[in-house]
Amino acid sequence: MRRPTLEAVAALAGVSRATVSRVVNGAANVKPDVRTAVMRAVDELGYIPNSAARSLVTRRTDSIALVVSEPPSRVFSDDPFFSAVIRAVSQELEAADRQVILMLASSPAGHARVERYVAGGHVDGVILLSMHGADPLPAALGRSRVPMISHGRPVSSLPVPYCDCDNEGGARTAVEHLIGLGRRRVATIAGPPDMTAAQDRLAGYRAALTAANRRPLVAPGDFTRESGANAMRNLLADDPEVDAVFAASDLMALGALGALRAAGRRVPEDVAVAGFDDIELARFSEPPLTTVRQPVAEVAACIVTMLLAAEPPTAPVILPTELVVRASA
Amino acid sequence: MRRPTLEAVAALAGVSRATVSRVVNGAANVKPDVRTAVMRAVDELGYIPNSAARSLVTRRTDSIALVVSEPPSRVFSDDPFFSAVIRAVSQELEAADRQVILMLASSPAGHARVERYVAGGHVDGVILLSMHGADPLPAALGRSRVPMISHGRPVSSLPVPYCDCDNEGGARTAVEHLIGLGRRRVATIAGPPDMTAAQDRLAGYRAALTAANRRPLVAPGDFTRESGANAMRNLLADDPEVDAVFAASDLMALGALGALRAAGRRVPEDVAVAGFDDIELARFSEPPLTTVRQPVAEVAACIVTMLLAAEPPTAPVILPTELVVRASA
DNA sequence: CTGAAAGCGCTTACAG
DNA sequence: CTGAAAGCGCTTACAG
Repeated sequence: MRRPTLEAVAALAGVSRATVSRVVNGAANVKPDVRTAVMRAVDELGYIPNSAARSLVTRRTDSIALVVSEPPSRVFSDDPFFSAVIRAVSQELEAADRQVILMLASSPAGHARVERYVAGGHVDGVILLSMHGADPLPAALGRSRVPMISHGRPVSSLPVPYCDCDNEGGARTAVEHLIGLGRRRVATIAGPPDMTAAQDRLAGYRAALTAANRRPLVAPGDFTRESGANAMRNLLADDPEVDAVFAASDLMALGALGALRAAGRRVPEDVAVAGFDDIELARFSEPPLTTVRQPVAEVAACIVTMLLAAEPPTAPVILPTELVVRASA
Repeated sequence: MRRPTLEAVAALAGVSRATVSRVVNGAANVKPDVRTAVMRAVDELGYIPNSAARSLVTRRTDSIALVVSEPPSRVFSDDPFFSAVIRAVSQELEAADRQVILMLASSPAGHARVERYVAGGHVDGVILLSMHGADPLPAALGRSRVPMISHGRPVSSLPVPYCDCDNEGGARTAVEHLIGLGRRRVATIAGPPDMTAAQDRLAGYRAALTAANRRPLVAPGDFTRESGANAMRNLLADDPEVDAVFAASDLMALGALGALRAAGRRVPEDVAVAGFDDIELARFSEPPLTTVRQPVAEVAACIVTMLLAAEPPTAPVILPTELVVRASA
């Protein structure tokens, strides 16, 4: 017993396939009684359109790929920021009646899979998330001429439209806050240098320090908690005078908090700590974390709007961040 | 400039569409020089088959839906067990050259989305993960006659084939271990009662206690860390004599560890603790956790094999677990 | 408002 | 080993 087709519905309702198609797709110009008859037939047979057939003619799939350039462990367990972004984007896409296809592409094999999938016409658009360095994905996907928006500024030489939060401005505000607290030696724990979010936040830190005529003190990290703890230990070793730290991600700030506690430094009395992201955990840390809130939902909404727009967007959109002051700084 | 079609490749190579199709699909019987000519044309045009057209005739999509009946927060951040399972299943599916479509279906709206997607013929099969109670999904999906395998024993009245680990046996072994340690008052922190994994582990606990002629002491939990901490506090309040606890998940065991520490009880000296799952964190807790290892990779492989089998499998497959003894018990 | 017909881009018996 | 032709299940101008 095969799934019923349009043909079967048409036969049962006593109309043509074209009419059934119109009713199913909600076209306006169908006589009410005909519509009713068709709907009844649809219900009776449990008819659901075959999506392959539909895609073949409409050239649409109503699916969007959300491509994350990170390994599964990081997406699924480690970083609550990813889950927040994925959740927000999914919600927007679902609201727009699109199916989300989550694809992780951290390995070359993953890249190839994504390329084939997109090139095969499985999706109407691609959202790029968490790209590192000169990710080859935009160029590869560009060939299939599928609309593509990057979540966050891409490094790509290709002009991929994107939406991002104001990483530089947010970082600068946070560092200015630390300086405004009267802190003398303000360090930063930077993110991975191959990611623009990390670059921009570092630039914001430098700008604030330069404006205040201070020497920068930078410890490298990679956005993870462990790297934050390590960096904090190094910072303390390098310069025991450190009395404030801006971590380029909350997870790193949390790591730093742990390292400071282990080193017997009080937060914020001895060392003030600020983060970036405002993940949920930031409210529950000891002490609660002062941080820069990213407008996750707004960025997600913006990206989906850009992606589904009739005209491909040209200018990037930068959304403002907000400093959330809690107990840590 | 549209994507090139079979037609274009055929014209360029000077052969028929049928021949191009054969080459592209790796059919054996094509003359080497013809094959070469076609491949060259494919390369030159950057031809990639249109998947909608292909699906329409083959009635296959080479995609499999992995449906998780949990909210995004739990899948993406909270529970490392999900990420392990998703990762393992994805790996197996990719090895079998299938695309994984991850779908979360914790709300009625999510259910409807999944149903429509599956009924629309988007996938060749469905893997059900983490179903609760009498989940309506199997019945709904059953109507589309898509092959379906459950990861873990379903409650469903429908005979959904499944693969699971030996939850009852694993739990019994763990509890026997606690009793073998000479513990007198062995409690359990149970999982959500609407999940078979929780039911079976509880049954294993009861069986071991009954065999040893002990009274059961059960505190309800829901597999999360917080619920484990709560349950442990209640257990301590209900019966201060408790000197061993079997938690039905590692996350709950970790929560119990925290609660015990807060209550000033030493582990394992005062209270021995065992968990279930063997998530990565289990090795790094203080003290490292004695737990029951689930064969995550093996279950994943089994499920994919069952799903892709020519004949729909009938009997469930139960894989053995293994007690991993560390410092906590 | 409705239907007949063409066509989306493939695969696959069927001949040869 | 290769090609001509039918057909997968839809949508959509085009007539009427």
